Amino acid sequence: MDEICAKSKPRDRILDTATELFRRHGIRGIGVDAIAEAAGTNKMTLYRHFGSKDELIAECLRHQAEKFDRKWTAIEAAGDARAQLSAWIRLAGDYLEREKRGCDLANTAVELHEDDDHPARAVIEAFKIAQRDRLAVVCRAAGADDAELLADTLYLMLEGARVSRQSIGPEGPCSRFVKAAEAAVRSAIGEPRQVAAT
Amino acid sequence: MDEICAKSKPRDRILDTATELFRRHGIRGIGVDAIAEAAGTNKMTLYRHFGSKDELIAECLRHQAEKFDRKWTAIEAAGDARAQLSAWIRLAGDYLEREKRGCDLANTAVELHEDDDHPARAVIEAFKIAQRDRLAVVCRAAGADDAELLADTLYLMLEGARVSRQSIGPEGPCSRFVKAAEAAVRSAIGEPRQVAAT
DNA sequence: GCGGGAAGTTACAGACCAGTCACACCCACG
DNA sequence: CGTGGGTGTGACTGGTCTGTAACTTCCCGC
Repeated sequence: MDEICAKSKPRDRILDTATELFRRHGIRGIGVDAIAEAAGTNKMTLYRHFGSKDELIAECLRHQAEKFDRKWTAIEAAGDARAQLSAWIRLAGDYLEREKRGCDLANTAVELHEDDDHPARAVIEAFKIAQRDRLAVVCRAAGADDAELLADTLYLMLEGARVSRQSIGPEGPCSRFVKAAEAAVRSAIGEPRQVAAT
Repeated sequence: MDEICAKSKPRDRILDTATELFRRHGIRGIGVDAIAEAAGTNKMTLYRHFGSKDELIAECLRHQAEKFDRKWTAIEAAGDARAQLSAWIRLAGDYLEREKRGCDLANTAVELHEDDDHPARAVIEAFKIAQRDRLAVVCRAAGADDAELLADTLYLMLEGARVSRQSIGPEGPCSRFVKAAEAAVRSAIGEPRQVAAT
């Protein structure tokens, strides 16, 4: 963990290292000095690239949001809208099995508490709204009776699964997310024409 | 907010004040000194009653868990199992409208991050498992085709709604929780014999 | 009224933190 | 060669935090 990639530029190393350490220790649980050192650089360079710790946090989340956005290309390649819904569920399930911590953006929103002016706030809100709306578009295209309702249901279940993994652990309800989400889709639309999940 | 109740004993005032301040600022966002002062007492008295800040946090959550447990008596008074499910949803919806912050126990789990030895961990895990299992019992009694699946679905949706309120705000998907949860119950069981919700 | 335990007061230790400054360095490009 | 921009270094300010110690004061039951 000393250096994510020795040859990359300091700015990129700081961004990657900070993302990793914020995830592990929380934005209040790690200091800028420790981030800079872990990134194989120093505090001054960090402050020259990002004006403050809060700006660094916001930039990390922007980076994460873009990474999530790119996953939609894989979903859109899954076939028709009904298959895309199954692909979305499968990808979310994979994420739940892989990542011990939940969504960095949601976790940061929790850690921010009453701090409404934090630069990360706008990033989180915009990203979360976009994710839900993108899901709603697929639900509509898949012919759900009430696409908005199905999108809300799936969105809430995923958010819940990610936070539940942190309170109960991986054996709890979050391990049944895929099954529950598929059931919700089936009851709103019906079976997919060609089975997408194994 | 200076003193929650001037005449109560210091221990109770500290507990109530700490619960309130932890909710507002997060467990890392408020110091024991500020808690003691807001409770109309001092740090020494706080440390004499609770051995450490971590123990105080755990005790606050234990307190909160008992408060939630007591709400089940109202749910059980709502009638048969199907009516109890609607009562559970209505109560959760009220909670979402009333409380700006989500569940203190889940939020603390997020704030704890990799700290697996924290005394609050056991409290959170036991409480969350108990809540889900209690919900599953009602789902089974209400005659759900797959009671475990319905319990997971409702539990995940509520957890998601509470965390979503903190990232998107009260206008987002969390405002449609009641509608989505009722739809999930209807699709798993059917209409209640006597309408419980207005 | 008086004794004892609970509560308040003040000060302190030791650690951590965000952010700034002055200065030295290094390397690529002209 | 040399110069300038990006980078490294260490020290520093001023603040916050948990937890402890020694001492005083208050109040309730007897």
